[in-house]
Amino acid sequence: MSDLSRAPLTKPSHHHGNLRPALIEAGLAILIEDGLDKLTLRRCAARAGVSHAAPAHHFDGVDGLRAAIAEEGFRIFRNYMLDARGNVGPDPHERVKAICRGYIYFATDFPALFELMFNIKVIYDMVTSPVVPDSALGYDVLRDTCTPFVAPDTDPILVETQVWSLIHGYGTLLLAGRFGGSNPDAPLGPIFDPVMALLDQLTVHQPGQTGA
Amino acid sequence: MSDLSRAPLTKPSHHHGNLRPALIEAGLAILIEDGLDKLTLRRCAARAGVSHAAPAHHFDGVDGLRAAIAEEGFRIFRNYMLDARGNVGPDPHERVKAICRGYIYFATDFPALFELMFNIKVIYDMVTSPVVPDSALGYDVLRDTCTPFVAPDTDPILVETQVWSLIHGYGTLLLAGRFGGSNPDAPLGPIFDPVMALLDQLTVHQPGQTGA
DNA sequence: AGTGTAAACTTTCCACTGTCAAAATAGAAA
DNA sequence: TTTCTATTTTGACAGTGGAAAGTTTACACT
Repeated sequence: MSDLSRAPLTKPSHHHGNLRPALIEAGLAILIEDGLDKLTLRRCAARAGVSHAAPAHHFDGVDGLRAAIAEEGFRIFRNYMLDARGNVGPDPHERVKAICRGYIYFATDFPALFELMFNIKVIYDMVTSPVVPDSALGYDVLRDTCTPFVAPDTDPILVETQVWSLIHGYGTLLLAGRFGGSNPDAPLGPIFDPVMALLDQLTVHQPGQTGA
Repeated sequence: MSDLSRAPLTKPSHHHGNLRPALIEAGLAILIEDGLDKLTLRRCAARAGVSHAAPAHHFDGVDGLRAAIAEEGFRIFRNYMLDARGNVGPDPHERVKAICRGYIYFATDFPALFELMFNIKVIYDMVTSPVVPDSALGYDVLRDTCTPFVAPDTDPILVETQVWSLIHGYGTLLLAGRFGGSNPDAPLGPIFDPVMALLDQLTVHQPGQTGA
């Protein structure tokens, strides 16, 4: 957490000062280095150099800690999709496939974090919470990218769900090892392109967006 | 486990006799009644009326217990798809959508079991194990149902992955509450049909199968 | 019958976990 | 300084998975 500009946003409290982001940072590091099953309140506390009960106070239990880490994960996740989309032209199909690539790059770069984020209980709480905006889930990126394919007088959620389902299911299969072990030469898996070709069937109904 | 015909298959050992299937049964009941986080070696043992170390001995730890329960879950899962497919005609598109319905019916009937089965660690071990056949995962049903759509000179895994990804992603979203709370009138969710319409784009290349 | 062996299961113990209540601490406010 | 409040620590508790050792049972062999 070298972003000092964010520090003043939270009260610069006494003892440790900004323990909350430090704990999230510690949790992310544990996820990346040790895996999901090693993410515990006590290990998180130890890594941040505080007592074992400190994280429970800040996040109201282990579920709260996991939710907070997932929230941070979704920020990274969203940036992965935005970055990938920023590297392609205005063609709507190109843009959809780009966010799919970003999706899978994130999943393979942070498998344990990905698993945490899409744990049914964690994602359920975020999805059904009235205070968590779509942007906190990266869903706004999906929505924007899908608008060209929304047929007149249909709910945008249809196309969005088609795209999201396909890419999320693919990511699950990939992490599950269905396509063999991970290969650095093909981080997206050996059949990403032909599978995503199903999205070529989507029909463009509205002019493509050129925004970032 | 009132199926006495299965008893002779395993050695009718002394103490409890057939404790292994009894423990799996207990685990399934716990999953259904209490949820995934309540599935522990000790609760499972208590429910089966044995000491807490008994399941650890039979399944070589909690991971083994979970794997065994998942395996049983996949049998039920496979039957759900077969049952759904048995209720439609020979049209290939009808058949694909039928197994998708079975897939989602299973997910909503047994959400905790579904979550266990598709836990990355559990499914990874099954998928990469050389001793677990595709039929134990229900994948054979998917393969058979997808064969009419396999284009000449292409790997069947492409179509299979497209279908599986779409339906699994949809199931995840549904359980995550993305489409609102569960509605007994629409157990498949409110947009199942229009989302699955993406599969109408698949082209039939081979004559449809009429087998069950 | 008696013995030995292997397997199933129990008992006991340990390290680790999340949660809770109470105490200590630090900074702000008076 | 004194008081107040939020932060953090300490200590305890029940529950967890796992390992080790002991007990019971079934069975094969003499």
